Amino acid sequence: MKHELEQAIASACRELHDADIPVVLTRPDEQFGDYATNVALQLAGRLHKNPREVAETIAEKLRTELAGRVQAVTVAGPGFINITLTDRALATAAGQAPAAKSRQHQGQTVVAEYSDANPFKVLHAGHVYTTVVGDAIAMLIETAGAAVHRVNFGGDVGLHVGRTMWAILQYLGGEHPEKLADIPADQRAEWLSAQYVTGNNVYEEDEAAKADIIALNKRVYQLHADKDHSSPFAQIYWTCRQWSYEAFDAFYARFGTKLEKYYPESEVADLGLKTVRDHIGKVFEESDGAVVFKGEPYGLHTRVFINQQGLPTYEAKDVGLIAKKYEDYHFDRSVILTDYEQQEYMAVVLKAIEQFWPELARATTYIPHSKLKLLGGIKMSSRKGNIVRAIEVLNMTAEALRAVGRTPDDVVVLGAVKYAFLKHRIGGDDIIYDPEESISLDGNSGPYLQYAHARARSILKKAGANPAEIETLEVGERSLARKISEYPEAAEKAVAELMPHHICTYLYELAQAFNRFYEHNRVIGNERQDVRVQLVTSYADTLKAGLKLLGITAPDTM
RNA sequence: GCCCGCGUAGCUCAGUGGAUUAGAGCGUCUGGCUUCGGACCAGAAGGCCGGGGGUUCGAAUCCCUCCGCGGGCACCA
Repeated sequence: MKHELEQAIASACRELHDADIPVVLTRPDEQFGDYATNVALQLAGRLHKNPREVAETIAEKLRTELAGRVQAVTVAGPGFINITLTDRALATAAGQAPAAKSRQHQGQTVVAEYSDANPFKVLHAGHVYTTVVGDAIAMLIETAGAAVHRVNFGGDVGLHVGRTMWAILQYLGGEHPEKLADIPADQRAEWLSAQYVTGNNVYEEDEAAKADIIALNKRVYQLHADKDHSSPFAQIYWTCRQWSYEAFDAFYARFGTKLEKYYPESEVADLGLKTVRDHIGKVFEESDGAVVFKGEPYGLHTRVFINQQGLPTYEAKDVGLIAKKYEDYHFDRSVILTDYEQQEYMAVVLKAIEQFWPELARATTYIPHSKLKLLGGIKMSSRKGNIVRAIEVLNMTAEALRAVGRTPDDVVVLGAVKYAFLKHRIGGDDIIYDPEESISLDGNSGPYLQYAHARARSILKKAGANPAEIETLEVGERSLARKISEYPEAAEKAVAELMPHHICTYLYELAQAFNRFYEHNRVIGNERQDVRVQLVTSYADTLKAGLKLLGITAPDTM
């Protein structure tokens, strides 16, 4: 319906005023109508005419063109054109709303990289945030018609591995892979995290250990170069790397998502190294024994791609990664999500890549996101021991539910966590997560929407279905139908901007609209039961579809 | 120092060029209803949209400038 209106307005502008202008339809205050446009204000400036007069000519034309579908076309304020649909047209739009799908990515292949957990490191609260947001973005693109491949990039080589390996060797009392068998399967993730923290602290405090760690780091690179899977050192390394990936799989599964591929640094390092070397002199240059890209001409800064020891830094690995992703998927678009600390790092890497692979740089969308802070402003860093682990975020939320006398289950816990993260605009100020607020049963929360859905389903279950053709709507019914009909627009906007929070804002408004309706309009037993059941069905379906886009389950009972 | 991001109600956040009155939630206060699952509804108080200047018929939104907070600025990611 929206599209149809836009076309009618555009052609009216063309025929009456010989002007081609982009038509933007907005949703005005309900008192003004269902749709509004400011084309007359734009045209008036260009034609040096009175905006209200211009608006009146367009409105008159729309009244005849759209007869039967619009109830009123009026001119208001400085020259807005307000359009009110007929009840039947509005009811139809509401009925179609839940099934609406964007086509913005129709037929595309998209690679979405997010979460980026590192093997030999611990999953912290920040990973929960990037996983939830990344998955929501992946789903937005997926529902808009793309084949989405979710991938992860993590460091299985590099200093942090040296640190963890150092602690592992200490624990095992040397290179004794057989002793790994003593660690129970269900404690592996835990144990690995502890080794990471130990190695990390030692690196900061003990010079001798620091030297050992640097040597171990080189050994790990060598082990990849030699494709060594059999030496005792190699056995320990590969086993522990595998344990890390298993831990990630379990974690993502709990969130209802699956990362299709873990790109380890070791698989992209060589390609990155080679690519950077191939462009020395043209794109990169040598400086102090390292290979760098000078960003200053582009308003950026200089970064090292190959260090003095000849090893690739993350910069070079990101170069290899983009090539590998393209080789694997031939993507139309590559979306990369990281926190904003890496924003300028990414800008430099993408600028360097643009110099030799312009089409890959252009096909890349980088999204910097905010960082997560728990209430109280604890800063999370896995470098130190004082991290908040990923699992703790879920435990805290479950605890908050218990505190209000509810038995925590993952549907509600994850609904609460996901919604609390997703309702904020991506990339704004840091996200403050308050577990108590997230499970709050009233207010703008995941569980509130889940409950709203369950309640509507309960009504429908009692009423039974009896499809009706809706001809007219009473005032309360009309408000609800109007809100339901806005869903496709909210989803479209979320897809266009890759901003899931638009869905949250909309769904909450929708639930409020329903509660207002529900307060004064009985469904079961009312003479308009059939019409109202129809509306409640559309409402519940829309709520469910919207929550699904966010990765949140909408249970029928709770 | 240079570059980037952010600054909206006591708190947590939407709104990023349009409509007399800048919106929600939480918290505070007042009233209603006890249901079709009240995890509700109606209302009040609370904002010079960080300060100042400019562009525009119109600015929380765009531009300039200052202040505050956060981040980045070569071999960590």
